[in-house]
Amino acid sequence: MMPGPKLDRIDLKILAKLQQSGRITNVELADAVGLSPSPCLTRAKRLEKAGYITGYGAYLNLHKLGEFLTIFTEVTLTEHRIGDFSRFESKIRKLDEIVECHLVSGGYDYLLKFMTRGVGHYQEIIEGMLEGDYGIEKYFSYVVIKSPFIKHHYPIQNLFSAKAAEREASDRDISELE
Amino acid sequence: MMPGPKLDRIDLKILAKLQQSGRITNVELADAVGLSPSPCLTRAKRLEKAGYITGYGAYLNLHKLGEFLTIFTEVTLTEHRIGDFSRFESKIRKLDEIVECHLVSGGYDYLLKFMTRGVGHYQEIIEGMLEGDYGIEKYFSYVVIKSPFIKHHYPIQNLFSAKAAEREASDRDISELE
DNA sequence: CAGGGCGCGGCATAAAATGCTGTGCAATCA
DNA sequence: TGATTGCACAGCATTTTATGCCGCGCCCTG
Repeated sequence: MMPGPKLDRIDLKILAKLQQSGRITNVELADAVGLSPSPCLTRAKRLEKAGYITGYGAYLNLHKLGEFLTIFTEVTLTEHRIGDFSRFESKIRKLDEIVECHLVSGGYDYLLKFMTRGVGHYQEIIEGMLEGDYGIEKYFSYVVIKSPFIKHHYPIQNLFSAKAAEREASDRDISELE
Repeated sequence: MMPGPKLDRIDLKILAKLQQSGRITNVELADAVGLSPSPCLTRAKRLEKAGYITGYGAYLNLHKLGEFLTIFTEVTLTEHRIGDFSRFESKIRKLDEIVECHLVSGGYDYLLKFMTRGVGHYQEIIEGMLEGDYGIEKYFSYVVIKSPFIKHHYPIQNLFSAKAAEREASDRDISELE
């Protein structure tokens, strides 16, 4: 999980490209980053093995599959001992409808993201959680009316510029990056 | 955006498989869903064209690329006329570091997800937003300490069972689904 | 029961993935 | 400063995959 220092500019371009075009052909990827297919594939495989790429996926338009309701839920635990957090986490991990779990600092403990078929479905899950031994003191739900955008591409180009600023002197052809 | 009624069980299996293995080979995909490669590819292409699949991407381990700080921000607008929402949305859409935007019902208006290099970086962006004409009355930030899990696979298998319940009578070989 | 349409599997061709080899550049050391 | 070593690249050959075409069987309809 250490920040790996072994990535050069080409590696970052590969990651950025794959992030937004996961099913791109290696030939096209090689062309996009300015390499021939062979070393490009070698690098991509190395990035996968080294854990920089954790997987690939298709983005689905869930609303075409049926009614979907996204809900964010703030959760406060009753107790805050070491085991209380891990117990809560391992329990909710098993619930398919909870697709994100974040431990936050602030007015509550966890922020959860639910993907459900509707409020009834959500209510069923919540009731199961309250009856189960999750250690929940209270919760608050925010129903998503609409999601104007969800970007699947994280801004790693901002890492470029950050790193670039650090080693500005030794590296002068930044401009080709983007 | 209408829920499309033209999907059979095989289509759903293709979607589910691609969702969790976006770079799978068509040959493997065909084998996984029980088709030969030709019709499998035809279906996959059709699902893409019909908009059920909106894209493909690689999932990156951002923490190996450098320090990243995720922050959820609750935003309340000063005014709530029709144009105020769209103006806010179009402005924040241009900020790379805001990767999700949700309009919610409840105590505030928007829930935003930031991916930043740190609190300083976040503060810069927030200050830019407050100085710009975004129409923000107030905001509250929740710094993510850790994210125990983020699932990239949405529970479309729950759609299976939902749909299955609806048309239980006319469709008896549900068991092969999973 | 006959006709028509749709979707399947199989086959052939084009494209891509993948492994191997030789070469050039750069850093290292004498 | 010049020789050596190592690394990463491009090019090529082979295997695998993608993709379009064709004929067959099933189901729906008349």
